[in-house]
Amino acid sequence: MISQTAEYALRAVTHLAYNAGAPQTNRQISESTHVPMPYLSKVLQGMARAGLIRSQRGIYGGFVLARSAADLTVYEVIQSVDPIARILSCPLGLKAHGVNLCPLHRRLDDAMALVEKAFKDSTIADVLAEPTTSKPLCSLPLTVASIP
Amino acid sequence: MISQTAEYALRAVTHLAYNAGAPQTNRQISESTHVPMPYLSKVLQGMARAGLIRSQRGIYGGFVLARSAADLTVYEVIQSVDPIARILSCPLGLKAHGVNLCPLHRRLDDAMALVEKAFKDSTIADVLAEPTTSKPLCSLPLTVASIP
DNA sequence: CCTTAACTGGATATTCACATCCACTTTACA
DNA sequence: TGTAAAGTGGATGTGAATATCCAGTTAAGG
Repeated sequence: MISQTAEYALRAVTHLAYNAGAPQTNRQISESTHVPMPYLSKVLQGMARAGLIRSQRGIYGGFVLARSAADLTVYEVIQSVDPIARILSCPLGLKAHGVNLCPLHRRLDDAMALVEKAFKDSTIADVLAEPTTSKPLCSLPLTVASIP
Repeated sequence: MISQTAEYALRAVTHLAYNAGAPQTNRQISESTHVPMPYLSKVLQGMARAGLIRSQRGIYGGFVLARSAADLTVYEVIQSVDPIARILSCPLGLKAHGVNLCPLHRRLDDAMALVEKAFKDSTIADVLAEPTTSKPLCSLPLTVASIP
């Protein structure tokens, strides 16, 4: 449904939103989100290039959200690392169809539109405040900001 | 969103539904759906094992739908070759969460549920009869049953 | 039976997402 | 200004999904 990479990006952003007080290092995010550190590093780089997060090199550096969690959608995070590609033209490459999708691909694209909308309507702040679950976002609250 | 394999399976089933009159060979389906023949062969085998289609060896053999198009959903076709895996427990492997998903994964799974429902509510017959597009299902109608 | 058309199953190649490694650069602070 | 902590970028490894190939089996019809 969404790629592993997108899932990792969402976990990382969620961690950053929880710990907005101080820059979070690759290591901290990795331990909190259970994402392999070297790979997480690449995912974070991608989000930094996309402008969703900011990176700071050197000691006491790390990553912070570039915008507030209330102004960042799940959709944006996913798009930044692994875009959901809508079906814009016939995948069979039939020129005759132009912009009209055949009924099969119309259905498939409709399903994608559904998902796209659901993700656009969810901000990261919404996710953190989710009222339907009493459990915290995985183990994150247990590792909230503790810079010595 | 859905795998290449699932997309191929849907194209093949759609072709079979259009040509319910006679068994369709691997070659016929491949040419009509633009799916590489050797790979299509594997996909069809999978659907045959799952009981969605029936195969007939030997001359004048081929594949036919095992059930009517009105009784076969898009969901079943996808599941037969490449199951949509719902999120049933915390992907971070935190035992503390048991069956409760954290808010992030709750959202992601909700999106999957949306798609699952859309696909369960669409039969192959529905797709063929889709009223919102004047165009035929890709090039399929141009290649309808013509057994010499 | 024999031939031809077709599916079957196993082995193999290719591609790409996922993951790792390392040398380099940047930064804070003693 | 030296050192340790941190991100950066490039090269590389790995495994699953995708794709191909071929020898074997089945069936229809002469």
